[in-house]
Amino acid sequence: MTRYKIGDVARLLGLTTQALRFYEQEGVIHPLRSENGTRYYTVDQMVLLLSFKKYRQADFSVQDIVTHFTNDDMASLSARLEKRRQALVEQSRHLLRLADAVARLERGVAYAQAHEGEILPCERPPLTVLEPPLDRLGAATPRQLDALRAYTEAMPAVFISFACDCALQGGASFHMTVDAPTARAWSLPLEDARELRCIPCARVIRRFSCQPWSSEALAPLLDDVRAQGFVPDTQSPLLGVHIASETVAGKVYLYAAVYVPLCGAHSSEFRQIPPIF
Amino acid sequence: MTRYKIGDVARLLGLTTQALRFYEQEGVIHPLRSENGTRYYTVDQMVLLLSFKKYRQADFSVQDIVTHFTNDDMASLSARLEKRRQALVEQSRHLLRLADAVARLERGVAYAQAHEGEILPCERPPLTVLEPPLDRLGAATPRQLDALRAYTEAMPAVFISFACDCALQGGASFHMTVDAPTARAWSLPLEDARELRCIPCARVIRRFSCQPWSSEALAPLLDDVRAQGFVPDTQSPLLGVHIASETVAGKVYLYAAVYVPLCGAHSSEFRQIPPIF
DNA sequence: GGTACCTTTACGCGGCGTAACCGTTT
DNA sequence: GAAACGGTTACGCCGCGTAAAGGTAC
Repeated sequence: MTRYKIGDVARLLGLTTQALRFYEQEGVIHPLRSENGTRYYTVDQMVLLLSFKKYRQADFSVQDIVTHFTNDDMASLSARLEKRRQALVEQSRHLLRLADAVARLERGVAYAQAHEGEILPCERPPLTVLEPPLDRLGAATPRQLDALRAYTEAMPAVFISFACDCALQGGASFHMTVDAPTARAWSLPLEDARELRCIPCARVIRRFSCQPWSSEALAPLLDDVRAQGFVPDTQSPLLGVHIASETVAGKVYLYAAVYVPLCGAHSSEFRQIPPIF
Repeated sequence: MTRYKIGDVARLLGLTTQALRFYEQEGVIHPLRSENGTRYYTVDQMVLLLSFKKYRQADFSVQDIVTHFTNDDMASLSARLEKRRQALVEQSRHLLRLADAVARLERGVAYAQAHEGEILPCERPPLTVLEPPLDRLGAATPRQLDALRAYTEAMPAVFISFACDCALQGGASFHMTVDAPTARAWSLPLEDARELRCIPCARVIRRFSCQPWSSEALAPLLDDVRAQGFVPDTQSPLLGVHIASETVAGKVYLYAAVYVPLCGAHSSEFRQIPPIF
């Protein structure tokens, strides 16, 4: 009967000797020992190890496979396999979604960099603002908290918006915001969310080194809007939408689209614009 | 300036307090501390954490993200993003391949169980047998070892075959075998492999409780073949191909297709059969 | 006598979760 | 005074990789 030493088995099956010893410790195999302790594997055990390796490569845990191997319920085998296959497919889909999210981030950064400083008269696109604002979390209902959590789970859809008075008398509030298609795609629970009307605005794309809702950041922005001949409506809240955030040398930079509501002076120029993403 | 305590941040961003403390330890954020040590996070830091979380959800290591964040090379940002996106896509593809492999395993098990005991006259499909047999590994060239390694790496393609004289005078040898389409798909290095001719055979699907190349296992199998009126060709080697191996209650069972070469008595019945997988 | 194996024990990694124990605020 | 927060330190998990230190076979 041909016997194999651990190194031969390792080389042949594409494992390592440490892994093989670990598998023994975990109860996968029990190779015979010679008098001086050397492990000897039979061909049967190599077949078992190959089968084991298949499952391991499919990312089953060692213990799962061991219980699967020692379980004598042959009938449930195909059910377990099918379950595992579906889990793999689901994981794969998840990664693809993440890749999409990164692509979205790329597009956002590229768009923001290409359009930085642009001031564009347009209709503000329909946006959903989640309640409560981030600085009043204590007043949130459980349902609202669920929505916020679901939102932050939905990675590709994370936008942070800030809303404040143009005149800044009321101070800024800090909301999570989502556009309607994204909300549908991720089936967010938005019962308590607030829909914002589409109103004529000047959209300003700008990079902020954080705190874009501070008066220091917004006052020159409003000046720029006025310099283009627009008249900001200081009664309606100003809304900033997070496009992408980047961290460079430890400092966070926000690319944001700031929608400055206008008094309808230039209403002829207002038009719908395609969404940024 | 609104400040958030660690619990608020955790609930809002869908993280845990432990994770946040861990991130601080790893240098992701440095929240301010009150006199008694309580961490206070700013909105800036929450934005940073959201950005961080995006990458983390995309399965980048914490340290990778930290170095990415502290790097001040803004220009290479989109290149890095694109690289990560491609890595995600590649991972996703890998998982899909694994899912395919599991599906293949399922099909193999189902096929073997459905056809167990079947004896079918057919042409043996073209198979490639890797050298050396597993019991003569010591004589392998480095190139042959590479091929064997590559083979065991290619999870969906793992078949183990055994070849022996029908009369069992020469004893069994134990080979790795692969079909041509799989070898091409996985671009296995098969320069030293041996191609087997397609010859008329009786294919027997059977479950073995290991050691299918032993005379105890093969003698009744040959009897069954003879009982069907076929005449085994004891000059050509008998070939068994591993379909699936299952381990039940700690004992390994092999589903194998055994190709018993025949003396061309029933040549009119020989036909090509589709591959099992 | 070198070297190529084999053995054992012990520790490290990453990304937190969990537990224990204590202090502060409401 | 109890509950709900906050803090720290320390250990566990998984699947091995990586020493270190020693024994054995060719």
